[in-house]
Parts: sequence; C-alpha cells; structure tokens
Amino acid sequence: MPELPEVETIARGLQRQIAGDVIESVWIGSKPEPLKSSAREIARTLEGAQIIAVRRVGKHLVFDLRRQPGNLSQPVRRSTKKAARMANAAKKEISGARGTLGRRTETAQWIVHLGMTGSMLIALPETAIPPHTHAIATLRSGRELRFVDPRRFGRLQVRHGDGFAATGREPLDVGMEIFAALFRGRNTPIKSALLNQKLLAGIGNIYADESLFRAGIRPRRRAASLTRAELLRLYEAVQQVLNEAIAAGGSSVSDYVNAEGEAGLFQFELRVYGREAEPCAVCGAPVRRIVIAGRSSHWCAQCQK
DNA sequence: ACTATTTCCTGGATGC
DNA sequence: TGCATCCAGGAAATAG
Repeated sequence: MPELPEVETIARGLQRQIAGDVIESVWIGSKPEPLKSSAREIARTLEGAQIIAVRRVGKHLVFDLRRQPGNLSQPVRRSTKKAARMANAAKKEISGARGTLGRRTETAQWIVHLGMTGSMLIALPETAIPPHTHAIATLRSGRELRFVDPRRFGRLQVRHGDGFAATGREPLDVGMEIFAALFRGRNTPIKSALLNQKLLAGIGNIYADESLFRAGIRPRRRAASLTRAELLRLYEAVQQVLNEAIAAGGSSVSDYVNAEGEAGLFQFELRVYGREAEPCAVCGAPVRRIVIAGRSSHWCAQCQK
C-alpha cells in the first residue's frame, strides 16, 4: 500500500520522466468515478496544462500545473508586438525557476491519492490497458499517464493555485520539539497517533509498526505516556525507517509499483510487519499480531515495552 | 474536543 | 471443485 516512501518513489519517477510535458487530453472512466472534483472539472483543468513538477505531500501525489487561461493548447499567436511580448513573458516564466505570476498564465494542481492499491503508471499507448484503469492522461510526448486502482480507495482532485498543503507535519522535515508536542496529552495508542494524518502526514500501517519496533515501544502505549527518551527514539526510528524505505524504492507487499511499473525492495527489510508468528530478528521471540483501531499491528513482546 | 467504530471496495486466501 | 465468507487498510463519516 502506498505510504510515504512509495509515494515519494512514484513522485520522483514522474518528476524525472514527465516534468515539462503537456497534458493533451484526459479520459476518465468507470462509475462511480474515484473523484473528489467532477470529471468535467478535472478534464478542463488538466487538458492543455504543462506539468511543471511532480512531488509528494504526505501520501498525496501533487502535479504542479501551469496553463494559459482561455487558450487551451494552441500555440500563442505572435501577430502583434504585444502578443509577442506576452508570449516571451510566458516562456520566461515556464523556463524560469519561479518567476512572478503573469497575467497570461495561471497555476493549478492535480492531486492524486493512491488509497490502498492505486498506481500511477507511465506507459506507451500501444501497451495493453490493465483492468481497473480509471483515468488516462495523454501527453504531448506521446506517452500516457494511467491511474489504475483495483480497490478504488484512491481519489483524484484538481485545485486552482498552488496551495495544496498536507493536513499534518512532514515526518522527514519536522523537528524533534514539534514531533514530541504532537503526542502531548493524547490518550490514544501511539500506533493510532502515528497513523493519524492530521498529526504526521505519510505514515501508514507498515511504517508505523516498523518504527515502533525499532524504537522499542509497544503499539498500545498511550501516546501521552511516552517518555522524552522514548519520543526521541521514535523520532529517530521514523526518519530512519522512512529514509531506508525510500532508498529501497518502497515496499511492495501488495500491488505497489512505481511509475515505471517496477516493484520496491523494502518488503525484504521489514522486521515485524506481515511476520506474525515468525521469530523476531533481534531476540527470536515470536512476532505478535493484535488489532488496534481495526488495523493489524505487529510487534515483539520482548523488544518493545 | 477527543476518541473509537463503521463504511467503502475487490482480489486473494481460507473454510466447508 | 465450487461457492460463501473473511480479510487487507486510508480516510471520511458516524457514533459515543
């Protein structure tokens, strides 16, 4: 399931391959459509837009777009000096790192949440369209961007402007003091707190379990009961696990593949997730599985207190 | 204001 | 073999 490292891997692949490309047309199929914006609004926003950048925010993929309002995809006319000047200004903006916003371009964002089983694939049009393909964006380069999601928990959305923000802190950017403050006074199990996207954005079931194992903290411990030393261990464990997982291209435990359709490798490094009854890699005690907030939680009773 | 539970969805695993 | 049932889980909705 795509969590922070998986979404980061996909975003990097997309950024490398399709940044600068232009979306020429959009097809949205299947009903009910997995959308937060209407199909019409998504098509209207994406068609003719240039992809300036692709990045990750929490578990969301964010496509930063730039478009010429009221001037879909046809080239800018240069019949007058004024038009030429404006075209140059627009060009400068597109090639420049972050120019001032001109009158002739506007920014928009395509926000994609992959849910449990979603993938965003770069494909050539001649390759077979896999089952459960819910949206296809055709690019000027001739390639296609395909949103595939068997379990349909993913969501597509467009926004005007460039202000999409995560609901919670980025685990890899947050400082220790703010991290510790997130859990202060919370009576919920630390496992639930780690999954709460309004606190930290991007951690899901796999990396919550792995982080707690590395930090030596039982998943049922009340968040507020963690000592400063434990919070520090958790802080470091979260960053370590996420960074290692990103370096390994994510964990492919179910359907996850990156933008090129390749699996990750971090599933082989998981120490407790999905290892119920197997011996703990550190002490040999059997890994346990309990349910917290309706989610499987894997842990070692010897190593975690 | 918080916390806990239910719901959505479908392929794969399990059970009889 | 076949059919029914269960399970996985992110996040929004609902309940307490």
